[in-house]
Amino acid sequence: MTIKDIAKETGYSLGTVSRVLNNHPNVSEKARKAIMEVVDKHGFILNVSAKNLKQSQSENIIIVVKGTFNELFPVMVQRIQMFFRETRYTLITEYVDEESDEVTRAREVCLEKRAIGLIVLGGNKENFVKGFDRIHIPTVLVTNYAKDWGFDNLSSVATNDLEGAKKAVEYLLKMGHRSIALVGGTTGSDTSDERRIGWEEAQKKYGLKPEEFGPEEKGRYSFEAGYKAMDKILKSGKKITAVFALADVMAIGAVSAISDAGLKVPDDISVVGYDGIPMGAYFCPKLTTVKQSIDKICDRSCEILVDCLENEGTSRHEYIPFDLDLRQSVKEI
Amino acid sequence: MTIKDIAKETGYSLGTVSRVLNNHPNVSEKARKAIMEVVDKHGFILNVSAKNLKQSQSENIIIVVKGTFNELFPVMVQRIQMFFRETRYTLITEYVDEESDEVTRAREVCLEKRAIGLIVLGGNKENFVKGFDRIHIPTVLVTNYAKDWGFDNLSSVATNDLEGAKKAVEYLLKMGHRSIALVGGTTGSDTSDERRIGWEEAQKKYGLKPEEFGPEEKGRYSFEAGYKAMDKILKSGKKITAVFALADVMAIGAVSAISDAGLKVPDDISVVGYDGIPMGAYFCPKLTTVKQSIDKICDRSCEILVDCLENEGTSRHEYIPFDLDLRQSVKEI
DNA sequence: TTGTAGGCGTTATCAC
DNA sequence: GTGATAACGCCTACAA
Repeated sequence: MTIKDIAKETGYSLGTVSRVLNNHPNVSEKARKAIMEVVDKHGFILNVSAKNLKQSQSENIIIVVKGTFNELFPVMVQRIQMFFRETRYTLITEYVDEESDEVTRAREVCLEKRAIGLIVLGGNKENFVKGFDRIHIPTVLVTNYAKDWGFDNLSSVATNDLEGAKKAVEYLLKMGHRSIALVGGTTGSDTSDERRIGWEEAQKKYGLKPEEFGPEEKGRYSFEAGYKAMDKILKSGKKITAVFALADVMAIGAVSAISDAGLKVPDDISVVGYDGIPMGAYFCPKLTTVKQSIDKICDRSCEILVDCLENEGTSRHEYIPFDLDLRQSVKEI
Repeated sequence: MTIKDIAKETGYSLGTVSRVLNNHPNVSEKARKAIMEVVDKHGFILNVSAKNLKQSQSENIIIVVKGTFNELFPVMVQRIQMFFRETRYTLITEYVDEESDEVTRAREVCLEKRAIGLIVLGGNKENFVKGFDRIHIPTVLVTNYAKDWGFDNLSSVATNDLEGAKKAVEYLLKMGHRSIALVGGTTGSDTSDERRIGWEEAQKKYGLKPEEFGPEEKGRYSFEAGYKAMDKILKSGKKITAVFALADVMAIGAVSAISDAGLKVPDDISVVGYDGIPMGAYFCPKLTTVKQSIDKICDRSCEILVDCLENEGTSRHEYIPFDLDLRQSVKEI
């Protein structure tokens, strides 16, 4: 079943059928009705391949997800998919490893799928600076702030990670803590770098000197890494009263390690996380955390992309507000 | 850049270039080399639209996800995407609401995208029986067992939910519990029906009569619903010593409610979950649960689909083994 | 307002 | 082993 068949059946020509199907003007109401009737009757669907071929472009949007360990990403991908559900765009997801160059891969996939838009989850500046000048379609970087990276087809939507972390650590300081361990972060991740700086700045602001900062233990964002990092700190014998974890999943892992060591949260050690995953509110103790508005971040990202695609909107860079969610895992001392 | 350009530049004809690009026989090694060289030099990529148009079929595989509340699904979708990453197939994800007819929607999307394969996460029998006879491409239903549904283009991969639940509840009974509440389940979900039956059968096996079964409280698979359901049971005043939650997220919600009620797990109430989400191992107390092999379920599903697609494999129905993961949330009484 | 025809990039069927 | 050539289904000038 092709538009030719529809044409034959309605008595109209190919051109008219095509115009109707694409909502073009200059079609009589009568023709439109007659044609749509037959289209509906047969459940006819346009052949996208033929259309794309003719127009030499697709309606594909690529989502590149960097790193499969971040537990937030699957939910974000889902949210983005939901956003585009009723649109004419087709979303194609591509996962790249933590260590690979997401920009180079993104370019390949965009070329291959002849994409018209790109969304990147979890990219880092280095790769963008190196290779993004070869990507020319509207792009939104989610979870990073790319204002100063110098690309005018690149937008970004993120939480202000530095401020979020700073606020969290300031809260711990306000509650009397002066030995605040840092758990988490991988080299090459801008996000964790920012959060780490927030941790530093808060301590400085409260008059601590770098040598007085709490111990640090790196790790990727996972329960297991949080557990291990905390375990290491505990076994090091360094005295701490609080922990700032760069992700909720790490915070939960850390609490688990503290608990296994026979200590209690928040009585012996206070813990603050980052992200605001739903689970945190049901954890025991309920996790105090920096809550990112994941849904809003995703929605804004999509809105901006659509605007760039359809209204020739210019690229934008936005911070989405966060909340410090005070719950039960911090004690005043 | 089209194959025409490649032809011109190499001096060979369109046909030869096409043959090289598609690994067809009857091409001299010399021609193959010369052509590939130019292809690589320009980073030429075949126009999939043209190819699909000509062959009047795509290489699209649709994943239909039913219900956006199941926290397992995003991870499963990701796993499936990873499986197909380096293949020629393009995955397209479609989310449908809990209440809608996933089969009808699946059919629409398959038609629209001219898909050659279909994967359904979380469908239920009723809709399949009603509408699946209109879908003719190889399909794999994940998380349900569809052997007796009578479709020969439908495969399925699942955990034996009845047995899993039964084993979990038997364990509670073995530990001395005789009043075991059931938390969770939505009407119309085959999966939760099966798990519920397992709960019943185990109790029967231990000589309990239906009127002696613990209280039940329905709810969808979420932290919040688990919390609310547990809260309701607690407030009902019914005496229970254990809870079987139909999903780990509900179990965690339930523990949270128990904890908020001033009770302790497992000292006052024992809890068993279902699923084996990573989080369970880091929860306090560590959650005893029926661990499904999510990764294996996904991988087998993909393997079966590929086999049906490429080797004309026949449809199959498989149960993937589960494990009862004994941790800390159950006490012997 | 409607019809006609050319071409988008590829594959497949011939003939050579 | 290779080269022409005719589709595949659609869109879009352009003509009527």
